[in-house]
Amino acid sequence: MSDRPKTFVTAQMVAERAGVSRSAVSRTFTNGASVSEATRRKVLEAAGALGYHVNHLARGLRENSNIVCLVVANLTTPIRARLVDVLTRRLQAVGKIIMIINTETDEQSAALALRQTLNYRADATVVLSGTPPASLIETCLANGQQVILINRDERLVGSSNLGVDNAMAGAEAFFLLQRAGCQRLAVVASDARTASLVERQRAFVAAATAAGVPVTTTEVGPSSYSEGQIAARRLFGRSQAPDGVFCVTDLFALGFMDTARQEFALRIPQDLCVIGFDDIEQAGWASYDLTTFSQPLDRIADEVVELLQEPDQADSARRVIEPMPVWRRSVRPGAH
Amino acid sequence: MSDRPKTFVTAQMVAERAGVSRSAVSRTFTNGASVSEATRRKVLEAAGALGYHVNHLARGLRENSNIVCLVVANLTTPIRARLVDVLTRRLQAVGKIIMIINTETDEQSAALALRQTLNYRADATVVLSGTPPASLIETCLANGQQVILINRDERLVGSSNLGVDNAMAGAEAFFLLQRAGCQRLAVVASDARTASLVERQRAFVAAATAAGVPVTTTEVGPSSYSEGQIAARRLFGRSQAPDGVFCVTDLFALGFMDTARQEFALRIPQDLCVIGFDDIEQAGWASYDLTTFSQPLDRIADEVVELLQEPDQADSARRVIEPMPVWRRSVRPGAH
DNA sequence: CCCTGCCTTGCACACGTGCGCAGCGGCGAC
DNA sequence: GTCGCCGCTGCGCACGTGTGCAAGGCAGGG
Repeated sequence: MSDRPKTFVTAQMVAERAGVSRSAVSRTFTNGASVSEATRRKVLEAAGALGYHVNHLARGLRENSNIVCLVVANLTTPIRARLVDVLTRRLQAVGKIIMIINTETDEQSAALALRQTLNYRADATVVLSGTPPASLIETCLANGQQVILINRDERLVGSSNLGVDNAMAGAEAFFLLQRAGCQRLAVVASDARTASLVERQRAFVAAATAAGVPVTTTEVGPSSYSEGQIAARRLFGRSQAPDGVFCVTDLFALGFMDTARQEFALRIPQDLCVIGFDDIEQAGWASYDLTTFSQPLDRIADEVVELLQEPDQADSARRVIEPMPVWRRSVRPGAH
Repeated sequence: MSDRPKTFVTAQMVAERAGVSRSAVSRTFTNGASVSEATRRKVLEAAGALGYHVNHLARGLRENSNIVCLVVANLTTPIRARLVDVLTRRLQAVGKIIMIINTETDEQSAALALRQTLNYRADATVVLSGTPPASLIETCLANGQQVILINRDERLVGSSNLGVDNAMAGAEAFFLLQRAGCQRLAVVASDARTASLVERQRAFVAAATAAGVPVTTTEVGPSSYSEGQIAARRLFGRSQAPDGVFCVTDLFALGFMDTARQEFALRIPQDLCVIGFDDIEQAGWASYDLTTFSQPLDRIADEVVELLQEPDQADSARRVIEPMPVWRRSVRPGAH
């Protein structure tokens, strides 16, 4: 309703209205600056009347932009949505502003995203999906920007790496199935070759092989419910159907369970034990009750915040966090 | 590995290395500016060698920041995650940069979030959750910032409002259940009083009342699977258990279905018909096969982009988009 | 050869802010 | 009365960019 020009209010305008200099306005809004109580009151009153808000873009020209960029793909996936949720909360709590870039998993999209974060002078970039080319990461670091990779491939130097201990979980999954008395094991993996998924698959197979137990491996598309269904049809369509399956992702596991039950009349856990990974909310729903491993998202967020506060430790070694097994009813209790 | 100072590369540095003026560098990176082919090549080569990236923060001082702010709560909810996913994709496609603010649904958090968007000179703010105070929206508009509310209360003037036709869906849900031959109807709603949820509930009850059919109403907490379970225990714990239920949210419906089946041995749809709203991915899973209404997220994103491109139409009336009924097997096919 | 018009280029200003520096006024101590 | 100190204030520069303006170079036509 106001007929004021449609433009942002400036510190200059506030200064004129309050009858002080622009510096006084600036100082009123900067912590620890020296302003008398009288002028501060005048400034605050004028600012309130005009609707003044400090321009953080201009402020960012001189000092840190306080912007942290999140590069993520597959945002609708429950585990990604939770990770983004936790990270945004924690980063906001320490005064950061979050820029989100929704990208694909291929290298080119990741490169494009990283360029954007440079354009906006983000203090740091947190990569949740996709693996950007090393040369670009080099550029980010040279410009003083921090790069934090989560659950990515650990080959890249200079950037901070942190992720969960996928190998431990893969091996543990094998032991759980073995202890449950499963005879014919299988693993449902993805052909997307994501580092963490590959690692879980590899460790599971390695542990089984070390114990002399054969494993059938099925690779389907990217992590999703429907690809889990496809895996079930493939595994149960042949002779020698498995009775213990490790799905490298909860989404795989849920689709797998539904199809095993409804299309092949299998009872879980009597005829078939299933283990997943991620502990997404749906894994705890009554229809599934899936035994899985929970990603310690809070711990990951802790680490990210810590790395941001102490950029010196950025080049330190990869930090690994242990996932926690979550016992539910998709696996028979082990014989004691 | 490089020993360059940890600071961002400036157009000035590029100019010196290329042996041209800083203006030439600027013009090389601005569309439609007049630069000779020779200097452009020199500039691009120097920029590549130094790793130069235009500072969009500084650019934003003169013109539009190209930043769009997304204010959202309950990010982990499947429907919200999908909305954020679609919106970020579409906005990125038209060159916008997305800032995300993860907030609570209360008014105070929304106000804080809106202040942030003003601080960063966002061109527009899209509010997916929470209802900010009208006075702050006024401030945004006075500063030339666009405010778009999605599925919020329609009372606020000046801002653009768009959402789905909840009333239509609520009434339609009643007719579907009536046609399926349900005798005792119930509605599962939330006590959170979110505008769109209230509207669905109200329209369902209104349609039933108009047809002379009584409806039992149960209000539980915020939309979630476990609150849907609570609703089921409450409704089936009394005499006169319903045989047709409209859950104002898919999450409610899924928890409701699981508990109805497992704790009360009800068969769906033989003993009980259930209708949800949102068409989240899980509604299509084999364990549920839930009849529901799909939120036309693509259409919503279309509208948002259109509003951003044509800010003049911003104060026009609220735009309403019709949700589409999605037939699955949680409702008996109607008698013809 | 001169004039005109076009393409290119550098200068300088503007955008909005934080802060160093100097100045100013008040106040207590000698 | 004078000196020194301290709290506050305004000036002006810096941050990095886009662009209007004028000037210069060059080609083409008369």
